Amino acid sequence: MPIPIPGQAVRGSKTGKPIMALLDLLGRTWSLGIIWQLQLGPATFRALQQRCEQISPSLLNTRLKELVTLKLVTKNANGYALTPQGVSLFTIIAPLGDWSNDWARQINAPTDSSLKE
Amino acid sequence: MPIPIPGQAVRGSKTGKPIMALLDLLGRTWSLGIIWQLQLGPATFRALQQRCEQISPSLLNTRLKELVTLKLVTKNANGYALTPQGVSLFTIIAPLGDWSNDWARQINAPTDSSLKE
DNA sequence: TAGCTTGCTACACATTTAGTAGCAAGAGGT
DNA sequence: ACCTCTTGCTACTAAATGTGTAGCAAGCTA
Repeated sequence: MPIPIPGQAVRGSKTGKPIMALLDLLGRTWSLGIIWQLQLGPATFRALQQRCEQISPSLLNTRLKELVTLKLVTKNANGYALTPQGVSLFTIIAPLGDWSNDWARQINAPTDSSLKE
Repeated sequence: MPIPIPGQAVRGSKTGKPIMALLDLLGRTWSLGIIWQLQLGPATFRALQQRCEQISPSLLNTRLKELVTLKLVTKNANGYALTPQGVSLFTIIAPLGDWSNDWARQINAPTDSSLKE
């Protein structure tokens, strides 16, 4: 699976537009989840695996390599952490936390008929 | 693959937290892309297929069903469109467009050594 | 040096996505 | 009514991805 480099063709898009590379990256299983979890603080490989509810080590390693190549995550002696760019990406998606709670409420909102009961 | 309903266990997470359902949903191929494209305006099935660079109809249909079930997209006589909730989600992720351009510049940034040449 | 923990790699199996073909239903023309 | 075109989708196969378990090398610690 080629890493989606902005400026090159990626899965589903030949235009090379950075946004398409980003959407490809974020559209991969656990990409967003790893960023979300790392934002809680740096973590070692195994610690990160646990935060991600036992994601398989093979996939975790694949995702981490992608994220490191794309400069969203770095690896140092203490484990993995978001880069400044990773943090700035997280800043954008952070509101999804609150948004998802509202969304959950609306999806499970009482219907007109159930309100009558 | 079951549709990730907030409040229930989803792929990779048993907690039922809405954010995990959302990350599961957005982590599926073309989910973000479809929302991104629909924001340009409503579209018929085939028009949407073209906007998404010939995404296969089977996958498009699968994704659309998920998005409709989760109330991010609606279907009417004129085709598919974002719901108010879909629009509000888009509002959050809209900055990714500009962000991805900056990111592309940094990834392809000249290195120290190439600067010397 | 025996016994942990950590950071992975290997591999077989399961699920998801891609790609192509094509059909049923409706619109428009003749 | 009949032909033709478009639209919205379903079916099916092949390829790509993800899951899950096992386990190994390296670095502590005792």
